[in-house]
Amino acid sequence: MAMSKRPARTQDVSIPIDARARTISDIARLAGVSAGTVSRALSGSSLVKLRTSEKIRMLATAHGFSPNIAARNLRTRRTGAVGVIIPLGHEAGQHISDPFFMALLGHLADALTDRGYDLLLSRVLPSNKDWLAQFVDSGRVDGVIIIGQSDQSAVLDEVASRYLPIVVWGGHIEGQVYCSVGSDNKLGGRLATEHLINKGCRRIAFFGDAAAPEIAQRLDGCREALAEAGVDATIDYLPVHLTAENAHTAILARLSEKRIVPDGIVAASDVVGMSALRALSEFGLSVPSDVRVVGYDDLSIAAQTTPPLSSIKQDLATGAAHLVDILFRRMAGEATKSVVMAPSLICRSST
Amino acid sequence: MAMSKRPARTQDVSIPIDARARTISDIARLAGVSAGTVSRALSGSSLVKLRTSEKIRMLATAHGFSPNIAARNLRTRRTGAVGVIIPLGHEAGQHISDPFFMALLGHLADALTDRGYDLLLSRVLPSNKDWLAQFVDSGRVDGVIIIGQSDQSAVLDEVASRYLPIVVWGGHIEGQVYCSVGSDNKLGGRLATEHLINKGCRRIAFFGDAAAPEIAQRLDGCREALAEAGVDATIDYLPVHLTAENAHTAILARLSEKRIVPDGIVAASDVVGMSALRALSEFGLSVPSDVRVVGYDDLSIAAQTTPPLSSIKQDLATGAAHLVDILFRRMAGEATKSVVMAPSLICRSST
DNA sequence: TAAAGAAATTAAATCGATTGCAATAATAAA
DNA sequence: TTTATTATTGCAATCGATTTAATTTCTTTA
Repeated sequence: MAMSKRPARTQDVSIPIDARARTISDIARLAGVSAGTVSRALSGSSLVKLRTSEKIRMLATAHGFSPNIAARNLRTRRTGAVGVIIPLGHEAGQHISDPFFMALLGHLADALTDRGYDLLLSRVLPSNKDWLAQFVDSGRVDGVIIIGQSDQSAVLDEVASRYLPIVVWGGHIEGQVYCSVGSDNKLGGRLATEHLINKGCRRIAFFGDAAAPEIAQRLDGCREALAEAGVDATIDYLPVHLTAENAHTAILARLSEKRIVPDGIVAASDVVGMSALRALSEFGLSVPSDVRVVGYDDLSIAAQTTPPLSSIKQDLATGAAHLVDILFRRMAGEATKSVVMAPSLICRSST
Repeated sequence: MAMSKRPARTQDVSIPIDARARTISDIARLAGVSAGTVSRALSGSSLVKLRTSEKIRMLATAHGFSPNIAARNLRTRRTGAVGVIIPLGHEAGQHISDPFFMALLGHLADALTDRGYDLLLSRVLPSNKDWLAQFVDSGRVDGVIIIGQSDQSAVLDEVASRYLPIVVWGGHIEGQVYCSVGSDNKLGGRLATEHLINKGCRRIAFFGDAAAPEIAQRLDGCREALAEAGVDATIDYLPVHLTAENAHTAILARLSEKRIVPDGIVAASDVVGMSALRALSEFGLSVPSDVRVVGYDDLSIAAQTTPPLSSIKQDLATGAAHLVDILFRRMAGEATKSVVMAPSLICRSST
């Protein structure tokens, strides 16, 4: 089509057309300038004369114009979005709505929104080895946050070795290549156990599935604490899944089957701890007089159980802040080190 | 840098170059065909000869190629992403990590992933009237799901009148323009109340903030049930926020202040119900012998409290399925009607 | 064997915003 | 008034995949 040089008809400026202006050229036409100038004006470039820029901005808001993101992304080679991935490797049953994931996700959403970034949520069942590479290479996001290494640390290492902007929530594993943020799970397990020992517990049980590396580390800490305490204490490890329903059934079964009931329980998560409280109550045992229970994570539900649940607190708010901060530093090309936060014991009535 | 036209060295085909193929033209060059053919081959078009197509696909996987999404989005004028927005209008304190939001979000993530769509999560504090229009017009997503109308139904109506692919989770409000999916909150309130009345409760309390339309409808149902039952029963409305901490404090305060303690409690959510259980226990009242408590939503935590909490179940899985189904129908241009699901009573030991 | 038709492929336009470079307008200095 | 500078603006290339229309290649049939 011709019309290379449009005659500047006055009504274009004075009478707003019915349809909203869709492209930057629409606005350019209305303002009687070129598309480039509009682009610069809307991005606040100082190259544009103030009066021109004001006129353009007025037209833009008047016509409810907002630039096409896909076009901008293509040209600028960035997306303004960060991917948050929850790999459900070892435990397909664990649903995305697990309270811990969700709490962390909430904080991440807040932190990313504050920086003007979108959050692309993706739940992955890692079937092939390529799930992460594919996601990263599709160019949908500027960076990736992975919640929980699950059993995928090999995949994480491989991708992290060539793709910088990636951060993982999880415990620090010996020799990992990728950058992680998490709390010291071994210390957490130790804190819980020492607390129980101090309260006089001698038959301690650990409820949680050590297939996940974080949980395994907590169990380790548990055992270390027992060994160091030097008291005549034993540990009983029951691998229960992290869903409330599973945990409850498994715990009830264990209570009925064992002749010796534990007098202290370290739960691998608050959800498990809550299930334990319920199972104990159904079994006719009272907390904390018969059995003491410590949860893990200190989610908001921990304070609302009856009795309120003592728990090992991981500070998810600062954790999320770290994740986002590190991710942005990596997106800027900086190499960063992993962060290990110290968990702390929150003591409530369950111990 | 120069290197505008790379000479077609033979090893390009046989020996995979170190760097991964970045663009569709890279693959085209390797395969000795044009970019268009590669595009068609990778999208499974029947226009391409089988042998060519196989060769191209092999090269693509061998070089870990995945097409640039931004470019595709620009050309096809669709994004492959759906926006999920949580407007926090009436209750700035209510964090995104509210278990109900998160549970629904989890189901949505599953349903959208199944359809090959991304989920763009956005948390909005509606300060100006334009928050939704801006989001919709930015072209980041093909459709929008809003979780909870909050106090923004005017905004929703306005945008929905010109932008088809939008669905809202929430109760049906008289005269609304937008399409919504939700459960019958009035019926839910009624079910809870009738249940309590049947159990012999006469002094019933409703805990929850009726500023949110959903909650107001539940309270309405509550009152209707009382009126219809014709028994000499009263209701006591305590507006508590939906966060556990707030609810717990407010409920404790109310229990101490009133001379007459309720014998039945309808909680506006499971979180509030849980807080009520704790407050009652701290106050020395036992559930259900002194007071009966019904929660709302029937989240997974409801089954794990002590005692397990009776609750009004909203089926979030089918709710999410409806939301996504309707959204896709609307994205295809179809006009759809709102869905109102029937809630049901799940009876546990708390009543 | 040639012509007609179908199948496979290519070339080039397109999506809409950004940006380096060139061109022009505005201003200051000579 | 002319030239040198600087402040604005326009032009056109670019990002990478998709897709229409045109072209080439291969079959089939007369």
